[in-house]
Amino acid sequence: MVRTPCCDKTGLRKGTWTPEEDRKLTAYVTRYGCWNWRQLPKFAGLARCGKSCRLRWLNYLRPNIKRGNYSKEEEETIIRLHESLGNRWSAIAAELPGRTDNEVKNHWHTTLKKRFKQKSDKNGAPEKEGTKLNNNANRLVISSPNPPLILESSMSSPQPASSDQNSSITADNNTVESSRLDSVSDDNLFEAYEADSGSFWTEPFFSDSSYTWSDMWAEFPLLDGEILYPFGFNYLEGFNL
DNA sequence: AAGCACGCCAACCGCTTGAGT
DNA sequence: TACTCAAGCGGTTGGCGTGCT
Repeated sequence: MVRTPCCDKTGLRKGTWTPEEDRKLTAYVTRYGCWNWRQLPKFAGLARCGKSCRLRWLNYLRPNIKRGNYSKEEEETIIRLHESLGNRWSAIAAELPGRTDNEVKNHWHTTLKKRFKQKSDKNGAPEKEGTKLNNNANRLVISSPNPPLILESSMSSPQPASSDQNSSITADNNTVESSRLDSVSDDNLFEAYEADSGSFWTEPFFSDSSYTWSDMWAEFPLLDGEILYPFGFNYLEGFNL
């Protein structure tokens, strides 16, 4: 929606995403993960900045995104967590499977805030507004009966439930740490992946084992001229491919 | 039917954080 | 230690949809 669809000075598109752009991004991220958001649009054939791609994926295209009306339980959870955490929307969203921080934030500002304010006014309690009152909440560790569906952590080893623990190759629940990518030289890149990541090449991004490579390729057929090499041509040239 | 006002929410912007060098 | 860069996060913007007059 929103921003006027235009190009900025560098020729990158801004504003509303087209279905074609969505399709390209979904196809690329589903196949290769978000190994580097800055570089990703180049290889996915998108005239967007990485930041825009990331946002679009996380807030809209990602699998398991729950859209539509909020249940009473969800709203109560948001209100309760907002009281304790303040405006830490990502932390709040982590408690609501399928909901994004952006969506939770929007819902708060458009609906719940007013409702909460009315309630507070009735009770004579002042409204608590956000981070200023809850800066120390940054240190809180949330234990959740409903861990977030999207954890950007290693697929093999549990990580703290923080979305910014590392920059990672991400596709839904399964990720490969970019630190691992970085530590691997060109020479042994592929062996390293086969050895270290186990099933990376054969079942890289599927949290649901019933969803296979062939399912995905059927769903996202390769486009004419679409570039989908996750490590770019330099890597491939290095291998004399 | 037309114009207006307002709410919703996708997307942008800028700041912060953390990792690497 | 200082610097750079990528990614994450929260605040804000503004077009679209809808209800009201």
